[in-house]
Amino acid sequence: MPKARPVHREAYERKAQIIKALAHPSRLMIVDALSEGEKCVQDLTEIVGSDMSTVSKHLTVMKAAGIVVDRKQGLQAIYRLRVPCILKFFGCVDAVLRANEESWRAASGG
Amino acid sequence: MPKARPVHREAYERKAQIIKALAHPSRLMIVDALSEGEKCVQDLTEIVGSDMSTVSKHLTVMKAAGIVVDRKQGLQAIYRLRVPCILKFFGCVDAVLRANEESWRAASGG
DNA sequence: TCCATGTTTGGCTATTGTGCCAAATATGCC
DNA sequence: GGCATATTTGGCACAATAGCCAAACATGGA
Repeated sequence: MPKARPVHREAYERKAQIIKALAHPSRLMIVDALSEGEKCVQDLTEIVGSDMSTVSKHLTVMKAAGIVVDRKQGLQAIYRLRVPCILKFFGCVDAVLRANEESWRAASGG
Repeated sequence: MPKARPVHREAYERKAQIIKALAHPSRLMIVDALSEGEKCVQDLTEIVGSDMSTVSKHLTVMKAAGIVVDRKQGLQAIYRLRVPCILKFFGCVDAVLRANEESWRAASGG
């Protein structure tokens, strides 16, 4: 008899989709910038430092994942974070980074 | 004077690296399984349902990112989560999923 | 309507990630 | 040492992603 654990594969796919939408340095920059408040694509383009079309595509990905939403104001598309808890990701990621540094120190130091 | 925002590009790269290591359905399954306690590669292989070599590579990626650690016990490599807060990711991801469903309902229903 | 501005989309190339098989490595037992 | 078991690594085929440029689209103003 196989494992009783149900294979929520679809559920995991959807979750992975969301996490994937965050798994890029430029997109993290964008989230970070948006944590201060909503911004238009131009602002984000300056911050990220890539082509505007590239930034727009990043935003499309994040929007599809449900991480950001946009509204139109005149010519501009203004983006904002959709779910506040996204910011908690950073805290945990930092914790991992700190742990990594410690391990590295421990490994090289003693 | 340019924007005061420093370009912590390297920092973002490192963070993205960690998030990327989670951004895959099989790896999420693994994290989920490990949240119950440490497991060897065989167990995880059964749970994930891929080739053992594939699972091993996933584990290598997560280990390099600092998400899991392994210890050797006889022939087995036993993996466990390294930083507890990883599990909070799921809570937020679920929140995004719920918000997505609501939006979808709102968009189609009214 | 024509033009300027802001954003998105198309298309292409280069890079990276994934998954399987087969082979190599590591450990324990006889 | 030789064999069985558990895991990792190499290598290749395939898919997915990222980035740029150019072109299309949308909006507002003259």
